[in-house]
Amino acid sequence: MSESPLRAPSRLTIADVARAAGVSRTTVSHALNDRGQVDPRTRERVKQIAQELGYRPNLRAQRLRTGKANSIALVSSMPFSVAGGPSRLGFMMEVAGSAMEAALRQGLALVLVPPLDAAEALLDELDIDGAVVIEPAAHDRNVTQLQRRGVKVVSIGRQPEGDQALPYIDLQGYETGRILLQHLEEQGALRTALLIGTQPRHSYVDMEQAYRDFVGARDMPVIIARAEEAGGESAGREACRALLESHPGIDAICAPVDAFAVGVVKEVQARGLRVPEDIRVVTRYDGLRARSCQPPLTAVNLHLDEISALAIDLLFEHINGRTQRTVVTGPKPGLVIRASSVSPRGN
Amino acid sequence: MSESPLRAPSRLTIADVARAAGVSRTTVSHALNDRGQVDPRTRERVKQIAQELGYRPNLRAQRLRTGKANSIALVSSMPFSVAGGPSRLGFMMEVAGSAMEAALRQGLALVLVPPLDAAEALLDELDIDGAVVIEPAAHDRNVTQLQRRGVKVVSIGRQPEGDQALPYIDLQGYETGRILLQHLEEQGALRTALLIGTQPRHSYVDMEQAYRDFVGARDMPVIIARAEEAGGESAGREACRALLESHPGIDAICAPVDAFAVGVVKEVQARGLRVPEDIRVVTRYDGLRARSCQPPLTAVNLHLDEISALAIDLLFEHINGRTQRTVVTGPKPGLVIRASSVSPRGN
DNA sequence: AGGCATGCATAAATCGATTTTGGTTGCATT
DNA sequence: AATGCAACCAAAATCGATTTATGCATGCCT
Repeated sequence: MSESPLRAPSRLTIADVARAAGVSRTTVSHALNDRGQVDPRTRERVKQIAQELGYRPNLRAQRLRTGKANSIALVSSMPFSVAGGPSRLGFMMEVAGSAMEAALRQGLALVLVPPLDAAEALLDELDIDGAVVIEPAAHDRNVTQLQRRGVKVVSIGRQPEGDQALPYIDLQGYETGRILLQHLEEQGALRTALLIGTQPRHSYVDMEQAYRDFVGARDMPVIIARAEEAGGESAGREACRALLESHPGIDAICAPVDAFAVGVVKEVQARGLRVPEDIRVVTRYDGLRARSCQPPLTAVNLHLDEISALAIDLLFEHINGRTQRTVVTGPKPGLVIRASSVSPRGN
Repeated sequence: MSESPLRAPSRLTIADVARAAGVSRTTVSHALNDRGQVDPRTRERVKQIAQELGYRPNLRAQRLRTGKANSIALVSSMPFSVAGGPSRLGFMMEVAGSAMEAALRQGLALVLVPPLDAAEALLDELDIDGAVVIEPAAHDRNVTQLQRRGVKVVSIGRQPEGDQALPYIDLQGYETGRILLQHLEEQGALRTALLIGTQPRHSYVDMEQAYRDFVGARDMPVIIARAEEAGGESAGREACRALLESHPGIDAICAPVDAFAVGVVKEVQARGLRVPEDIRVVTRYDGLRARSCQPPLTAVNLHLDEISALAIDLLFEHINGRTQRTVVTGPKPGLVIRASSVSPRGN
């Protein structure tokens, strides 16, 4: 209840406390930070007085001296057209939602960096001592730029061919693929096609591997298409058109990029075919896009809340230089079954 | 393409540039910031050299000296149970998505502040010079705390009974209410109930006013219930139960809090009634919750992307002290019709 | 008594910029 | 030639903390 008597915005400096306590600035600093040699009684008295005065250290001064920013950034590397649209950076925002909590628990502020192209210049205007990058492509510009500045970086999802291996949280892309493909098989799919992005992301590599292993073990045909992430829904749609024309027998499409998957559904329906009766469709990220698609898309629960917290913790350890951990594996992905892959009655 | 030759993490100081250019630190500072009296040729040469060396000013030093943080916070005041759950802070995150872009355009970093109760202590560990608060309740702790620190604050949605009026972006709560109620009427509703939260938020005030005006003009009964935001879905459900029991004739419920609306739908269905045939349900925020409800909820497009950008701009003006603008009105809300209020065939 | 730790507190240096103040120079005016 | 006035540049103060180096008692030991 002690009504703080200060009106001026945090005008108090360490000198004021020192004067009030009748000691030097040094002693105040030592007392408050539990450092140096200070008589326990003096220490307590100083703390008391600082408390009463409502003293708060000036963060900017502290940072200049200590060289720490106490803040980290969350960076998306997806092109805007995929990230934007109806879900407006859904993936990143879902991560941000739990990451900000985890960050604040560590005493770190979380700053958001949108996937602007122009962001490059602004990226090193940021006073941060670490960054979490979401699914970086190989040789991601943001990543190298940050690392050159000496900012610690960890990624959610492994970076392919990283110049120097980035510590990362494993998203278990192979397992994710396996789960989706197996589900499609259980729903009766005999010819499943894979539609992935052109950029060198690790989740595609994993997905492709899972796909090849899967169809290889079953003597199914290998049908893989690629589309530009930047093309968003329409790129997915276009790729779907090409797929259906060149491989009429397709009865399922696995499109890990949600924007592509929505495009696929639209194209299928536009051709007078039905989802899921004629073509089953599944995607990876279970976000707004997947859920508000008609029919809603079967997807995977990646447990992004836990993943984000793990990422923050890992980054924190690396910033404080007290870890060699370079891979952290999160919870197993779980299937979220929706109407896009399951026929209304029976299977 | 000029490959930056520096490897050490931004070790260069203004002194290095000064030495290289053969001038004083002062002149370098003046030259780079287009300040003071410097020979245009010197100025250009200094800039050139700084560029070549890859000099970047130390942000912490700059901030200590200038007293500006160049960052702002986005603060949610909703209790976690409403904000969390399946949509995981949907409203806040949607705002964050566009706000971060707008912020970076102004050269501001956007930091996220989760609705932790414990956040109070951490809130003034943040080095920010402004904050956007989302729909603050009257006498919101965060708001007063920030203002006392001298941090500029603007809100998205007006703060009720603000001690000193907060500049805000008008969410047009009255208009939102009118749109929803009119839609329900058009769908044949004769007895619409209103379910709002107990906390003193302006959107409730507006909504209630719109409701009273609406039913008053039509000789419909006034049926208003309130539930604790902190109770989330189950509170909404409980309130719905009470409503249906005390007013059996209800044929529509307007529940602006999406968590409440979902609770309402569940309760209605649990009682063997149908949505929308027996009870029409509408909500305000068109987020994940509204869309993944079964049936999906009719809601309102608040144009949060534009709203957020307006908020950032307004805050920016206030930080730079060059505005008296205290209210900014965004785009008109628009109805998003979904199955929760429209019967499958005919109306 | 001389010598040596030891405990406590302070003065001064430091972080890297910006801003204030002051001092040269060159040129025009009387 | 003396004065004034810009224009240009630099030294030093400043921002508010942390860290280092130093000083001064006091107590203990031989």
